[in-house]
Amino acid sequence: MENSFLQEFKDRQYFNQCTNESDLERLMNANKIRAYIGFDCTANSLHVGSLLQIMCLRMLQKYGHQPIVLLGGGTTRIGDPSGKEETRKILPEKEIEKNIKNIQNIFKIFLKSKNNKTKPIFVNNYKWLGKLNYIKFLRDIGKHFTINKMLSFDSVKLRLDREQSLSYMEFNYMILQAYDFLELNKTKNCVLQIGGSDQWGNIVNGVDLIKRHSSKSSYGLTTPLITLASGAKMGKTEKGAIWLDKKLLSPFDYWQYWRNTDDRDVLKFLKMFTDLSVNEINKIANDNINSLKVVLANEATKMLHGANAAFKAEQTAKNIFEKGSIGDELKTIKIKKKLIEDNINVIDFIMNTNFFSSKGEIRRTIKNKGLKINNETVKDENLIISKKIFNEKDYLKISHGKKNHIIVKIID
RNA sequence: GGAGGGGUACCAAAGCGGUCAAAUGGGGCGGGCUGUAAACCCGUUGACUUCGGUCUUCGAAGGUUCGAAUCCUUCCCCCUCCA
Repeated sequence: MENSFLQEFKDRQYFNQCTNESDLERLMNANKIRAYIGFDCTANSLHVGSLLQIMCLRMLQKYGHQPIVLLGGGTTRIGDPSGKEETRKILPEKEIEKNIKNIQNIFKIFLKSKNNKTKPIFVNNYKWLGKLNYIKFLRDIGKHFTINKMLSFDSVKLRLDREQSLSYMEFNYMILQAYDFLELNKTKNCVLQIGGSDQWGNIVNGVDLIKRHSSKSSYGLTTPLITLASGAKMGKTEKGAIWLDKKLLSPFDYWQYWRNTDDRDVLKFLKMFTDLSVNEINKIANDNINSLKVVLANEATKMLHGANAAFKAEQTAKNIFEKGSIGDELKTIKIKKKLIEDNINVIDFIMNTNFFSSKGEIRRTIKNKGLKINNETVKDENLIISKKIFNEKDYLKISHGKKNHIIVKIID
């Protein structure tokens, strides 16, 4: 079994770089520490792209360390240029505050809060960044940064090399993030910052600043950027981001996302995104790939939406893909009885369900044999929908391709 | 501030007075093969339609013309070079 944080961190392929691995290893074995990860609050929720970071926080708890979750109310007002080709839109302050509240709820699902020694500490850097005094800041903090060095960081260099503009505001981002680390080091005794590999520069700056300003040691640790076997970045699909919020993405769709993982990514994701131990995973590594995908989907969904939701999602998937019947986790649309009594045409009927965005799209789908009603391919776009097609419970299933289904229910 | 180049559909990129709802590639969607995978092959990709057409779209607003993505004017934005 894994016996140290860093060992498991590596076993699960979370490890990318560390500022001083041996010292950090020693420190974390001897003491319980506090470590932080900063999250951007530009969206109303987090998506799968942040999941690895969340898993890191969970692992800190597992080894008795205490995670600090920094919700960047201050830095989000600036916009991190790392890994971005263009200046981001700056959000209105009210929206940022709203985002922070929503995002905080996600952490409350993933992180345990019973144990006082390991429960997450939430901080918002606007609290200290918002009241900085410019002159004082330049004198205390700014003197530790040289422009020469700042220009050498990738986040800056890439922009300059490509001759894309980088505003002075964004240029300051790295100093602010370094200052965050210093602040947390001073007030919360936080000695480690974890982040994605694109944060390396920002993290190193923080470690340096703490050294220069307070003559104390601190550490930085980064995780690799996860790219899918297909080459795409994780977390966003064509249909939209894989949100960690059931209001934005249903547990069934979340389950499906994992179930549809590329073969080549399955073992990696089991290690990264489930609570199964590395040993357990190695034992089942040669099992049928599709059953592994189900394990992955179940474990991942359980963690976010609970065991019951994971179970239901699996049942629904079985019903749809193996039995071809209706699953109760499918999205249900209610439709007025009157509509059916008027001998409505398929196309108009489906338009009423908002399942498609235009009649042309429905026609095209019919033409391409992609539309099914109760598992029967619709061949004629003039088909009339009548009550007979509904089952005894007044349900009807509409399918768009193999993976998109909705239930239509008649109401009075 | 001066001199050039450019803004075309989800993205990239052709078109440069009518045959342009706009080539091509990527992406998306659907079908086939399979395993709810990948790869591959095929179809499709503005809206509405009584399937004859009609309407909206090529940075924005005006104008010329029977007719404009294409020509002219003004404005906005981006890029390159110079100061």
